[in-house]
Amino acid sequence: MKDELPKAYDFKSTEPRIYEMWEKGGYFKPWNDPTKKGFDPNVKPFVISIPPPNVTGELHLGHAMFVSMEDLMIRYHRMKGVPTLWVPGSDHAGIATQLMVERHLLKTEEVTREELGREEFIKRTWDWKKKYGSIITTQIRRLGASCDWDRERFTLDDGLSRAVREAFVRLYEKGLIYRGPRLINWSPGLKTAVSDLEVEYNEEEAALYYFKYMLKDSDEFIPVATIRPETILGDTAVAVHPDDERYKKYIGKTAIVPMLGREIPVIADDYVSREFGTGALKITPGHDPNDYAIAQRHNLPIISVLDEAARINENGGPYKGQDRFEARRNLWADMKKSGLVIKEEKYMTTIPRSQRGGEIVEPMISTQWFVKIEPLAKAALEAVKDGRIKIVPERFEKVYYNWLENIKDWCISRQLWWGHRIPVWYCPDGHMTTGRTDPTECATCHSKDIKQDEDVLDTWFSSGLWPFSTLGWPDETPDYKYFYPTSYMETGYDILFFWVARMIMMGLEFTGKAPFHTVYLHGLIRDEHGRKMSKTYGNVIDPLIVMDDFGTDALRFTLLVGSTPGNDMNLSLKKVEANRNFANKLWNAGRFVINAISTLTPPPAPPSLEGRGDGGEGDWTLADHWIWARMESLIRDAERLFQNFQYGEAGRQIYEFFWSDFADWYVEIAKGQLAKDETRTSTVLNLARILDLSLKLLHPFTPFVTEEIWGHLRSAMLESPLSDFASEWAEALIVSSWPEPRDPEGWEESKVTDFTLIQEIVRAIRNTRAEKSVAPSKRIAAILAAGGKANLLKEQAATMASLAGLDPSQFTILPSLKAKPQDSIALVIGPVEIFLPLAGMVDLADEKSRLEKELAEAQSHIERLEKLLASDFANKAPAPVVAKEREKLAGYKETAEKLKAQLKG
RNA sequence: GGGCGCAUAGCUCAGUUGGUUAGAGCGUCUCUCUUACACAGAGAAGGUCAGGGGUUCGAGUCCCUUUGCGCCCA
Repeated sequence: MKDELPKAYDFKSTEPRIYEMWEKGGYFKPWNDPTKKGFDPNVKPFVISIPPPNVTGELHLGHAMFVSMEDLMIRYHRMKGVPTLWVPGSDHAGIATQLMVERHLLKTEEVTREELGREEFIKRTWDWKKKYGSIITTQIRRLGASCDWDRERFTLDDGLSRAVREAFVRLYEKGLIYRGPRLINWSPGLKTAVSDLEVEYNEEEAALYYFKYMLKDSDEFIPVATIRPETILGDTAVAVHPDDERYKKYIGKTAIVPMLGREIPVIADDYVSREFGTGALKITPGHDPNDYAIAQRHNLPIISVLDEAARINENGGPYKGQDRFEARRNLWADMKKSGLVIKEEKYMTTIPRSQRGGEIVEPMISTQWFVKIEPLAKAALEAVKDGRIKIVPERFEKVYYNWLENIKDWCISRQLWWGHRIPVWYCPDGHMTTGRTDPTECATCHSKDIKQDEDVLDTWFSSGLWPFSTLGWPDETPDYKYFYPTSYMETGYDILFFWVARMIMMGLEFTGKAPFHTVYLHGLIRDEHGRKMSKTYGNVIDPLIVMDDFGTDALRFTLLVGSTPGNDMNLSLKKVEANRNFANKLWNAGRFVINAISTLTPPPAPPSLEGRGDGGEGDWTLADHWIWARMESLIRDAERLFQNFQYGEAGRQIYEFFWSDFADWYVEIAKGQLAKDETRTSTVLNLARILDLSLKLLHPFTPFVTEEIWGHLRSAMLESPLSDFASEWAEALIVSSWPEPRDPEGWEESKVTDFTLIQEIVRAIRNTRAEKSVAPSKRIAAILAAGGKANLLKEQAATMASLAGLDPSQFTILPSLKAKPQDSIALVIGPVEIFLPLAGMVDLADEKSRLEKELAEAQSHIERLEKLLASDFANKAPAPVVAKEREKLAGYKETAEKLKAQLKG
């Protein structure tokens, strides 16, 4: 045998070479392309738009997950012959990128963005993007992503910026965008507003401060408790429950704000909980959403006491200029001195923190831009309810409904520089002008003195347009017309609201169509014990290192097979290692088959392709039939599982088939078949065809190793006497055809049953050998009393002998035996009795107790099955199920009979 | 407070129209460098499928409930 391929699969040299071959070959592009000649608009394409990663980010396991999953979906559809497009791109990620560049500038040039000025800063950020923006896409390529890179987009490129402009103007003109002062979440560190979604609430230990709200011209007071004493400075009322006997008498009176002396009313409101704290509530409408709502009901003034850095402003009197926490301490100390403090106690409460950076977010009154979300949300709700969009797994539909039904207007303005600047201009009179092109004068008063709004839009505003803006919208481009709406939206469930819901809302609003028909949500990746990966824990797994150590295929297979839709997965390097071993197994099985092909000399007669289904004629052996029955059944299962998004289960079954059925059994038996002239050619062909189909099924999971082996397989076939069988093969696996499922032809079941008997006999003998410590190299004798299976077993004698280590010259198969062979170990497999004359190793007492144990087990099964078959089961269960149980019973009875006979001696 | 998920072998997890002897990988223990593969092969040990109740001829799987853990929303 010539052996040109290395013994172990070398992913390091293979992966880059294969990726380059794919990309250069143009295989990532849809075969039916509206921008090319011969385009057929009637063929339905399969389209995914990539969840755009942060342009300045670096690859993490979340990326690895979605790339693996989407690449699997894309490769599967491509192989099915569907014109397939995967649109790649990246996101400008306003806050993250701006922070990164600011930090960099401070470190290298010791300048702040304010010192640099807006224009220069944006220029520097573009420089940064140009320099580092390709890191993430390079890393995504390394994962094997088969996206059409010629169609790559960036949320801030000209086309997408125009889409954002168009979307803003349309919403503005429709009255769905408005500007105004509202209570919003303010991030003091970043000095920008953030949306409700960008705030996280954590249960934390805080202090509850109890103090006296003195009543005007009186020694009486209302006790009040608060978490944030500094907000006392902004109080505009004290509220009590209207029915609270303790405080009823104070309603309508005037209270005095501590340290400031401002007079505020005592009001009654049902919202106040009598049980919580002291039962009385201070009302700070400028810094608390609930208080804000109460203030609206009671027409209370709103006082803002914090500036953009969360320092106390001029409304805070003597505390002006102090940081919020400093002011808290100082005010509380002063109140203590004035005898207004009652007590403070530890208290668990939810603290709102910024999703980015983790600082405490302050509710503040601020003038911002909002999208009036209700009409959009309603349409988005409807699209899922009526089935135009399906969410996998289904339970997330409920989550989606719940969120959209309780949605609040979306704050879309951010006080940043990196992003799409809000296309609104103001004249000195405060008139607002917007438009698809930059205006030169105020649309209302025609003043030439106009200034553009300083703010930019939330990054998610542009991401919301992604599925159609990337295809050319608002223009009716050929791509847009053919590829939109897209097919699947695949992403993590953590951005269902942030992104998916917003794409659906905006897609429906701007294109009138659901942007995709299926949403597939994957889970988050945790460490091997289910902990969230974080830098502070030090349990972060870097996918790049994993790929260096074990190869891309191993990582992909682990992510794809270890996860189920919508559920988090725990990733351990042990699993990746095991899957690296699987890639190596593929490689070596492939090597074996390829060698077998290349050693083939021209056959005397052409081999038969269809040696099955015709009553066992033709030149197929039992093993050939069996592996084909298993193969066809696997193809059917894989197809069903792919259709149901059960990719993990599909992968597991293919793995199982390849390793356990093909490599462990068929290849081993094939070695014997290859040694014989009559079966050599057909065996080579079967090996090649099963390998071909296996590689195809595995390609979406482990694209590199399968492509590499398949390439060798293909050339070996084309150079062999079997070249006719490969003449129609595609030029690369990536564009080869997906195995077509077909119905069973009827012969399969009995072949599988027969083969299973052979397996059981082989296992039983191996088992006994191991138990009796027979040296693996020692060929032993065996006598089989085969009953009705004598012909089958005689046919399979050579196979059994080689797999079980039997000496063919001392291997006898008879229908029955007159007497039990002396000094031998007896095994019973249904109708078959196996005698292994292991002279000197047989202990009669041991044998007796072993046989008794087996008999007892068989009898317990008989008892159980007889009881079962005597019950209602026989009448009510489907006939095939009952028949199966009857067969089992017959088998156990036969076994029991044989065992009894053995024991008698 | 509302909703959702998870609980299966020592560890990490599969098990999707309910079919009766519950699987895998890793780990553990034996043996073997058998001409594709020691990143391997052969064999073994290991589970009252969280507890309770119900539906059914039949429940890891469906329903109710309890406990524990986790997540989302308010």
